[in-house]
Amino acid sequence: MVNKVKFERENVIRVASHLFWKKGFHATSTRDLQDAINMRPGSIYAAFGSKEGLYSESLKDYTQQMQSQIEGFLSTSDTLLGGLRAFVENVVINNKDCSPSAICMLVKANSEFADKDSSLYELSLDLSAKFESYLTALFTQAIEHNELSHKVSPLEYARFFQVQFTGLRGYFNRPDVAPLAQAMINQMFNLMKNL
Amino acid sequence: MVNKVKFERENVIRVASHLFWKKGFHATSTRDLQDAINMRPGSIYAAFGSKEGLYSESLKDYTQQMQSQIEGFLSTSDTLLGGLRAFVENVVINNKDCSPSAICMLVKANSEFADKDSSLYELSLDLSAKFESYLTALFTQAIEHNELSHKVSPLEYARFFQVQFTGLRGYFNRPDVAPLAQAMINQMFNLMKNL
DNA sequence: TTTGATTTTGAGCGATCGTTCAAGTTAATA
DNA sequence: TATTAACTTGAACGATCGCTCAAAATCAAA
Repeated sequence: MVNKVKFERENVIRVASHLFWKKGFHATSTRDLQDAINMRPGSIYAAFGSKEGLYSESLKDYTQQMQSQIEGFLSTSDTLLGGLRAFVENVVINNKDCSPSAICMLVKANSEFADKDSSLYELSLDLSAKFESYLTALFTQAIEHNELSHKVSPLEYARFFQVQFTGLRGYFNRPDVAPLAQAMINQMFNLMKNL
Repeated sequence: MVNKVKFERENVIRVASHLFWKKGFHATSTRDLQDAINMRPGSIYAAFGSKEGLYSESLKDYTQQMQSQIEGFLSTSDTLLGGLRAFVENVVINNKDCSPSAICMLVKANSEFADKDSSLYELSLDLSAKFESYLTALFTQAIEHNELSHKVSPLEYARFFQVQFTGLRGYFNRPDVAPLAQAMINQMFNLMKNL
């Protein structure tokens, strides 16, 4: 049963990812991880090599999950912008309970690993760059479909999206401002259409 | 010499603040702090009570410093918006060398303390709210001086500023995109004027 | 110069950290 | 059923953590 092993590995990574996302790398102990994923140290180290190794797999899985989520919203939406908007609304507004943090795990990772030579810092840069490429491809399509102006490049849209999205998620990590979320998402997409 | 004691205390807090800002709370050990501020454990604990106590003082000092910086730019600028812009440019563009991180220490704090009952999490919320009030007061003046439209409330401008500023700082924590900073700051202020 | 209050020192405490590995368990093959 | 290779277990290692406190150093007042 090759698939069964893979499934359980992915499941373990997903649980670890949520814990790392919530608490951060340094505040998550290997004992925390043992309890969360129900594995003993020997098994964890046989499977992932180190705490860093497990975090690395977790961060990769996080970005993949995020892209899968976007794909899901795109497939049930008439327009690319509608799908993107549904994704943003889901992350910022609806996900309060099941999501460990409003803040993107990539942003957390990028801010947590101050040492620029750290391999986890470099991983966070690499995954961020790849996500920007993914967004750029999406906006290329959106422009081709005349959902957005030809006068702004796909990359500029991608950068704008990232800045707005990161800013909003940071702002709505504060619990008290939640009622404002929808209005500010509307503002974000209105601004993007009129860039 | 009452003042001398106070000066050294503030100096110590400033150094600690830079270390905490760079590495985060959990990744900064008390040994790191001892070396950085040149104090032995007994003195540190006599002065600040705990690692949390020193962090708390550091975070308060950080926000105060940020507001002082804004005041400085405002005092050498003809307009409020010009002062704010100079401040943003300084943080995002010029501060690469002397600043421990592009990302705001308040945002880092807010994202690092996942436990909502943590006193440091609550402190980060409290200081963020106070900074928003400070910005709101600034934008109230800017509207009165006809630098911005009366049709948008000062609080809305403050929120917009915070989201943009946080988003930009997160984006420019990546080293490779630095050349784009000025253009994106221009965009931010153009968008704000046309809200 | 002596006194006494205050501050500084750093060895070292118990707890917890990331990690290892010998021993035990499991499951497929012969 | 016996064999064997792969996986799991958890006690325990050395390092480091946040922090304490008795002893030494400091300095203003007497």
